[in-house]
Amino acid sequence: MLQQPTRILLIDDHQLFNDGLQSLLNEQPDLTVCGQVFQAGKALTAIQQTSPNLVLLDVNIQGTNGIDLGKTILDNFSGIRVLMLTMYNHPKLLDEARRLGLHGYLLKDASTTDLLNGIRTVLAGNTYFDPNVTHSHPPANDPFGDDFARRLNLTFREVEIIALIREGLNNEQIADRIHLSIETVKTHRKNIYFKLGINKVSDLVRFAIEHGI
Amino acid sequence: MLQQPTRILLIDDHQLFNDGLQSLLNEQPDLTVCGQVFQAGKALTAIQQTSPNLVLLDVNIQGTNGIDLGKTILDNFSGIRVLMLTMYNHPKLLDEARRLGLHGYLLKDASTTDLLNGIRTVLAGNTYFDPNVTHSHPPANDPFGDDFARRLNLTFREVEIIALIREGLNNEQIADRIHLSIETVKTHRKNIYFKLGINKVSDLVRFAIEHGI
DNA sequence: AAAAAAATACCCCTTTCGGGGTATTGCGAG
DNA sequence: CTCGCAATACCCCGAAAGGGGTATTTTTTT
Repeated sequence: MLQQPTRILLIDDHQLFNDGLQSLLNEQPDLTVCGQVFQAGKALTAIQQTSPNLVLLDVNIQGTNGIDLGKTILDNFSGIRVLMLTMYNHPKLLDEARRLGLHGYLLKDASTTDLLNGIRTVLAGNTYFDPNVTHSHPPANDPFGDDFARRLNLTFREVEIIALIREGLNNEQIADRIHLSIETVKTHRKNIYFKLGINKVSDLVRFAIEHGI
Repeated sequence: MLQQPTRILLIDDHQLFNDGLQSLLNEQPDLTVCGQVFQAGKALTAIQQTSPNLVLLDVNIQGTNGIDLGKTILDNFSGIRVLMLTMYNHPKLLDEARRLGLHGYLLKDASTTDLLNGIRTVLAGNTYFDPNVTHSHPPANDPFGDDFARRLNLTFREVEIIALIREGLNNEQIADRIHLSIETVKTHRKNIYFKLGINKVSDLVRFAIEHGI
């Protein structure tokens, strides 16, 4: 009996990258790309219209972040596999993806073999989290216990401060702007760094830009 | 008489982007992709082996910079057209490419029409330098004298260092990476800040991301 | 050959960051 | 009514960054 090819929907605002993926996938007889979406807002309707089996979702799609979108997809469509695809080699994001129940996390610069391997693994009902994502924090050596839970659960204040740091303000300017003590800003900043697993401004600015904060 | 399709070699360390390009080019009956290279070091041998008519070369290939590699190709193989392809919307790089005698400079986010147009123009023996690269030379309204002239005339070393800062390296790591004294890196950084009219890392990271460096 | 620009390197000094703490208040879920 | 968490604020200290110089060597341009 002839099996229908598996339907895959691409969600990514990088046109040419999508095309590359599409041509790769189309070489596979058992896979077919049923659509491409370039804006987060159009993702849900596209899913309704194209009924994909698998959604390939870029973490850093403008508007929302891809992980939240992935979660929304999971919540609203049962049976759909969701695979994050990203340039961002960031363990915290991988963990967050896993925590929210997404089915996998792939790096864009993985080899095509690994890409296909990941996709097929996820389609088979398993999860696939790219082993090349460097886990700088093996979940051992944790003095407290709920470190993990705190990770990436940014509070409103923290997101607000991330945005200001991204704009180039220093601690003092941020303190003035939102009427806080500079010490409080420093505390927030420390917590942010901790949650994101980073340790300097440049990392934060990249993170913020890539996630549209 | 049936013409052989023109042979094109892709040099770019971004696998999937290459694939996207390849699928685009393969739709054209008169063009064929004769190979892909992902490392600068393999470029010359690949050219010998595949005898391309045109080389599409990414500026930002790891190891060397693409422009130097382009020059090397021109010096070693006569008759080959060399077209730079890059995300860097940076007039200085474009100028440098032109100065060294490369045949064109295309932006990766150009439309597919423009891409093909550029490729065909270069193949026809002309040069094609993307008109969308913003050439900002406002030599007017300069209160001082050469302040403005220095602005944004980034040298290669500077662009290189911007990229590393953007990646999150600190002065020491940069110094190690490109074998410089940390003091020299600091000097370059100061010059960069001066030229860009900024004064901190966060500004630089934003600048770099916005300009695709 | 001379001038200009790029790349290299060092000094000094101040400000800001980053990382380690601790502590208080107030609110909302259990 | 507590327990947990968010938000607030402070202390200390070492490491980097930022800003001001000057200077030498190469490379490129004129």
